[in-house]
Amino acid sequence: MVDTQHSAEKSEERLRDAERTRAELLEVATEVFSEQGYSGARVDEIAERTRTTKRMIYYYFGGKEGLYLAVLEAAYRRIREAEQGLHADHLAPVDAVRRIAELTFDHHHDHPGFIRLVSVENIHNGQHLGKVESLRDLGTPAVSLLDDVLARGRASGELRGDVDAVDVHMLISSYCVFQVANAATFGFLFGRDMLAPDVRERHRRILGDIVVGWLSA
Amino acid sequence: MVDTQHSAEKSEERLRDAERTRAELLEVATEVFSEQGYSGARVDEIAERTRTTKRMIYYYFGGKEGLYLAVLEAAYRRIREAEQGLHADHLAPVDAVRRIAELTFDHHHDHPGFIRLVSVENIHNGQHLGKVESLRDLGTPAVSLLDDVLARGRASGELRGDVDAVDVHMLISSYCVFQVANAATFGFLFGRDMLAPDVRERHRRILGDIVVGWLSA
Amino acid sequence: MVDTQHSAEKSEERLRDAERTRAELLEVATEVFSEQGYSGARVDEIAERTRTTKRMIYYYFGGKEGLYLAVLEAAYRRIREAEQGLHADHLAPVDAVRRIAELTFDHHHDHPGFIRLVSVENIHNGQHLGKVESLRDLGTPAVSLLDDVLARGRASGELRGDVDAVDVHMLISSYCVFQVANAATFGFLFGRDMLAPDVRERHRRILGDIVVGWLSA
Amino acid sequence: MVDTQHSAEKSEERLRDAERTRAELLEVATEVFSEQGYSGARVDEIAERTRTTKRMIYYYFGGKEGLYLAVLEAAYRRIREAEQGLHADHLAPVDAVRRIAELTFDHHHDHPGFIRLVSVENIHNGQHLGKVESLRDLGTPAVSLLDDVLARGRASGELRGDVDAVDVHMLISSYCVFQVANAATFGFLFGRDMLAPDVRERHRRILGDIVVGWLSA
DNA sequence: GATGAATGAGCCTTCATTCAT
DNA sequence: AATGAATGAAGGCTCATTCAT
Repeated sequence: MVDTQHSAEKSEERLRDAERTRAELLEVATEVFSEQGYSGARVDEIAERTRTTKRMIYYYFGGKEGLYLAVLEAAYRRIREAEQGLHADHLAPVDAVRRIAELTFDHHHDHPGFIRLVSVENIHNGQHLGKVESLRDLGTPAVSLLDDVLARGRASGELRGDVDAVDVHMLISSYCVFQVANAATFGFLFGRDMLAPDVRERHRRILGDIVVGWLSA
Repeated sequence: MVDTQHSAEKSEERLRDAERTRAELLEVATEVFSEQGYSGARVDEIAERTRTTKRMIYYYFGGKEGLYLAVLEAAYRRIREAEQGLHADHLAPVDAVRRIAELTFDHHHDHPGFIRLVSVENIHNGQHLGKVESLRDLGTPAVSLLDDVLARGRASGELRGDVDAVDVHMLISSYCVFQVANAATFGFLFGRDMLAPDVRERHRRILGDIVVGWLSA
Repeated sequence: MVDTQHSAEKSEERLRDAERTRAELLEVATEVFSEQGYSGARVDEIAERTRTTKRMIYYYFGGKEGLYLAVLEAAYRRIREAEQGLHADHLAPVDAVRRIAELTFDHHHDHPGFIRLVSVENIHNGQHLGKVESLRDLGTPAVSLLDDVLARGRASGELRGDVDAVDVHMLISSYCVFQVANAATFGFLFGRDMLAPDVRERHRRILGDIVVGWLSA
Repeated sequence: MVDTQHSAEKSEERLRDAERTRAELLEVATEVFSEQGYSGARVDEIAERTRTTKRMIYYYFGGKEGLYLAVLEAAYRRIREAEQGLHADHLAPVDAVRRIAELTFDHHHDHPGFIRLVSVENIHNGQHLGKVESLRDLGTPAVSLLDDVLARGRASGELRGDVDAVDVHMLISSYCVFQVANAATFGFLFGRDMLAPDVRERHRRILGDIVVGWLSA
């Protein structure tokens, strides 16, 4: 009896270890892939930054591509969860729009690894993304939130009614992604440190101004 | 005398050949680097798509990195030349602003290879860009053009006076770069073909609206 | 009592399951080893073609080599049993000799897997065969049958008396093994399909002719 | 002038080195493949037994399979050359037939590596052999020699006229290949050392007897 | 008796680069 | 100026096997 309980515990413990190993691998891989790109990333390096061995990458993910796919999926999933945490129904339409823009802005700044990963994936023409079934219509949450706000604004007459939510989302995304994804080259060419707190703060406000300016009736 | 002339001709011919070889390598390398990224690009593949051999890459550019640097420099130089061709002083400030936005938009759409190259460079934190002396303050032309227009607009009262030209440039760049650089992932997630002519046309108009909306007094 | 009976039944059932599992592994392994050779055979593949797991190979046979040894032993044992089924004492010596040759011929054609296995073992210099105690003087049955016929023939004056039974067996074996073991290369080089029914039939008759021709007084 | 000559010499020297390296690789690979089979052979081991490095295998042969193909081709080519050295037109048909059998016998005994290679290739169903264009109708020489002798014998009435040369070749090949290819297992099962000089001598004579016995009118 | 999880060692291959005229 | 031959170092992956119940 004691033994049974004991092995049950041990078994659970191992499962937890397995899960932890998988998670660690995923975390490190996210870093490495976003730092070096897909081809630049080295399976050896990923393993070395971990407590496990390279062998486990093949055991858990089947190979380098499988690991990359898993990284991609996990990253997008995290984003979706964050987006689902957004709420703006308690705010007036104009404020809500600014709020969404600003929170999206912050979210991008706070997750540069994800943004870089998206860049990497785009370099490869999104060929991997298409393979991950679970990522089909992942875009919906963010857009439907905007959709609601735009509808409220149109009803109240505070926001113009001829703008598509996806277009608004694209404007916000463009601006936010650029901050992070092109920080290096834009910063170099125009001598502007995109990540400096005061710069970030100004850019954040500007984005709000632009979006509100565009959508206000 | 005849001989001298003869060898002078031969020498010139050779130089022209050399120049052609260099140019061909550069052209092919631009393609390959922008398609596969820095690490993903294969020196062998670049050479194979050329009439020369791999050895010439080392002869002319010193190595893979040297070739990439040369590609980067040539690409940025071409962009600058294009920007210097922009003229808007014959237009009213509001029209000029829209014009600049739209031409920038077209320019990005028409040079996806360059945009991808910039993405690649950002993946590597712009570490190569910084090495190319000749690219210091390459940003100036585009911004000074905007600066002029903003000044004219402020003077005439048609444009607001509290906006920085670099911020305007960043807004335009963000939007335009996103169109090309993130076409794959955004297209996948929102089922929108960013390169389709009608979509492109709508996005182009929207950008103009946003910029004009933001800057109008 | 009921319980004891119950567990006895269960135990038997389990043994039967165990035997079935062992047998299945052996059967599949015979196929795989004869198709791919010793090194070419994959423990994973053998297990996958089975209802059990790879782990069982280690449980029942100790490892890849143990499994191979078991395959070898089982294969040779089956052959011996087949040879013991041969009877020729009711035939006249000359007919008996032809009969043995033809039956051996058929047996080889009908068990290509075994012949291939022998090839595999020879590639490895018979190093495994020597380890299987139970296979010592496995050759006896076939040869002693020939011995009897040769003795009868010598006595009756129908067969020459200066030929060793092992030499006869070797001639027959050579010819029969070659049909199967070298079908691919010989067939390729001479454009002859060794396994086609009519070719097989002719070869069979030729073998009989050769053996009878050699041994006839 | 001196320099030119000097570099011409050096260049030739290098080519000779290259040729030697290639040849050495081929020789060692022939050994290793025939000893361990295709899958069992290790690229590392082949390289280690050489003065060059593993890298050269890829440089010269493209990979493991390319090396194996080259080994196969070279081996068969050598055999063909040996067969073309056979001459029997100065002997009476019966003697010629025995001569061919005996020389073939010796040739097999003296080139066990080749025989083993053929076994290896048959384990893989001759799938590589078929890829080597240059080995199409390689069988011809040996058979046409036999064809001539058989024709002479038929004309003189010394040999029977109803036997196909390929069938004769197959008989001889079967017997000779078996000596070498199955030496291990046959030797083990019947306690006979196939490679012992006296055994070899007896087998040689027996083959001659069998062939002559079969073909004599 | 039976098993899922984990793994060390080694495999084949490819990369960017240099040698030697 | 131009080049064919050669190569060291590392890369991704797969093998048979053992651990720990």
